[in-house]
This record gives sequence, C-alpha cells and structure tokens, in this order.
Amino acid sequence: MDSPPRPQRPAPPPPAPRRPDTGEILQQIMAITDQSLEEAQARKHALNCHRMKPALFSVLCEIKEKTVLSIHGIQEEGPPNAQLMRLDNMLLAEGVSRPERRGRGGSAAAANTATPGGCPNDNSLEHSDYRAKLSQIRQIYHSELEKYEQACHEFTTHVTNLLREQSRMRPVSPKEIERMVGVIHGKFNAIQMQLKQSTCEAVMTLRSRFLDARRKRRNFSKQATEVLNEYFYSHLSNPYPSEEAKEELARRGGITVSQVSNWFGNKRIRYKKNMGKFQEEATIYTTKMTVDTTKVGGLGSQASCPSTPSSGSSGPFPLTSARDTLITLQTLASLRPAPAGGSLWSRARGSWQGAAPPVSTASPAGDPSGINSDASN
DNA sequence: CATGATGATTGTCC
DNA sequence: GGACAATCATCATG
Repeated sequence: MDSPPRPQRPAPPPPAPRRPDTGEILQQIMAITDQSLEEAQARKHALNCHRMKPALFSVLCEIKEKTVLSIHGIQEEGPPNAQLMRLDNMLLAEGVSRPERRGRGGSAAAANTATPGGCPNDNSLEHSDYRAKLSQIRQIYHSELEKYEQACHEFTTHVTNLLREQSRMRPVSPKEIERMVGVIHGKFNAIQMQLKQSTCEAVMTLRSRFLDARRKRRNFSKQATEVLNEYFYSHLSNPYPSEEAKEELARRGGITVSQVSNWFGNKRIRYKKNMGKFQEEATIYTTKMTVDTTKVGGLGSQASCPSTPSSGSSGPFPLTSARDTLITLQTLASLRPAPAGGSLWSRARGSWQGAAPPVSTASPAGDPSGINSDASN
C-alpha cells in the first residue's frame, strides 16, 4: 500500500482537533440541494480532475476488495414466491390479467354456465353491471401496473446511469450494477404484489356483492307465473314437466330452467299442503284455459302447454289444446312406460296423485266442459 | 311493522 | 340426479 502523497507532511499540530461537527455536515448536505446544477457539475468536474483522484480511486478499490467478500454472502435471491403465483393465477382466472381482451365471450360464457342457475335474461342487468365493475377494476389495475413498470424502468435506468457515472470515481463492477437493478426490481415487485393483492380483494368483494345480489329474491313477472300456473293446472294429475317442457316454460316465462324447477317444486308442495287455498286459483286457470282453447281452437297461444316430449312424433312442443294434451298424456302413459318418464309417472301416481284433490268436481264454477278431468283422473 | 306469499337454498331420500 | 320437505330471506300488502 503505497501511501499517496499527503498534502502537508510537516504535520503542524492542528490548533483544534476539529471534531466532526454533525451540524456542519448536515448543513453541507442540505446545501447540496441549494446548489444549482451547473455548480454541482462544476464541482464534480473539479473533483474528477483533482490530482488526488487516482489515489483515492485506488484506495477505494482496496477497501472494496476487502468488503466484497463479506457482501458476497449476502447475495439474496428472490424466493419463488408462491403467493405471487397464487395472486397471478387468480387474476388470470378472473380475467383481470388479460388487458381488456376483446371478445371475452369464452370466459364470460363459462362464468355464465358455472353459476348455478345462471340466468341469461333475468340477471343480465346485474350481470352487465358486474362486468362493468370488473372491467373498471381491470382498467385501474393495468394503468397502475403500467405506472409501476414505467417508474421501475425509469428508476432502474436512473440508478444504472448513476452507478456508471460513479464508476469513474469509485470501483463499480457491472455485476454490482446488475445486483442493484435486481434489488430495485425486487422492491418494485413488492409494490406490484400489493397492487395485485388489493386488486384480488376488490374482485372478491365485487364477486360476493354480485352473488348476494343474485341471491336477492324477486317475484316472477305476471307472464311467467301465468305460464307456469297454466302448465301446472293443466297437468295437475302429473305436474312434472319434462326437461324440454321446462325449457319451453322457461323460455316463455323469461326465466331459467332451474327457476322453473324451483317453482314446480315449491308449487307441488304448497299445493299439496294447502289444497283448499289453491282451489280458486285452479278454477281461474282451468276456466281460463277452457276459454282460450275454445277461442283459439287448439292453436294454443297462451294456454297451450308443451305436451310430453317423449312422444317424439311431432315437434318438441306440439301446441295442442289442454284437452288434447291431456289425452296425449294419458294415452302415452298407458301405452308406454317410458324409462325415465315411467318412473316419474309412477312416482307421481304414488305420492302426488293420491294427494291431488278432484279439482273439477270441487270447482265452484261448475266447469261444464270438464276440462279438469285430468285432475280427477 | 306484522304477516302472508314466494323464490331460493339445503339436506335427505330414492 | 330429481323430488320432496324444511327453512331462509325477501317482497308485498294492509
């Protein structure tokens, strides 16, 4: 270690030890901010051209060589970070990660089918609201992400430039710069993770709110209840619509198939529990159907009910009059005990028909056409 | 606000 | 897997 030439060898005893005054140092530091850029550049240039600079540089090199060993061990590698992966996966699954992918129909349709009793018509308003909010979240997420990435990039280049600049004054290896960049990226990644986390939270909140909203009960439209009641009372002896019939009823009522199923489940039970209460309703619908069928003459606009699809002879829903439907049902039932329909039918006979009251005979309106014969039969 | 009506959910059975 | 029964939660009404 060849000692660099000292400026004052005579070594006059310093008049005062001149303890490092922290206040003074602080003031100097603060003064830096007051310096103009030119001033700072000039100072830097002066420092660079200082005759002591090479000496200082070598000293720093030496110090560094000693310390680099201890630094070596610190080398912290970012952990694989399972949580970040989980967040990424979730954001991907929720369609947040993809930046406004056009034609999100695929995942949207999947979500639709995934939701139990997902309703394409009824909940469309709420659904679009949900999607709008999700899109909003996605937008915010991406703009923030972009900001972070830009800031990270800017900061990285800034630090890199700074280090390169400093490398003229002190030994800075490219590997060190690389490491510093890694550290910066790590810090920004932490921020990014926070962003992802809060985005996930927002999506979850939105989701739960949406589900709660869907859980809210809303009475069916008059049209829907009419369609359902018409079918119910015209098939009183066997109020078990087939899958196709349910679909047709759902379509006509503007509700979902599962809602139709729910409705029939509730209706059967409540009817059976309190038949007296439903007598009036039964009369209303059966007479209504009589009027409709006689008026329309079997074309069945409102009153017509999808007959059993198991016949398969004509279309899925041969629109016949209530009486025709009944006949078809009965003949079908007597002709062929269908595999699925058969068990249903027998089940209905066992548990349902036994409980079903003779609506037609009890009907106070004294229906002359005896349209309710299916109920009494 | 109490009450009944009603759509939805849950657990059980076949 | 569908039907039933009980129950919940909300709506509608007086």
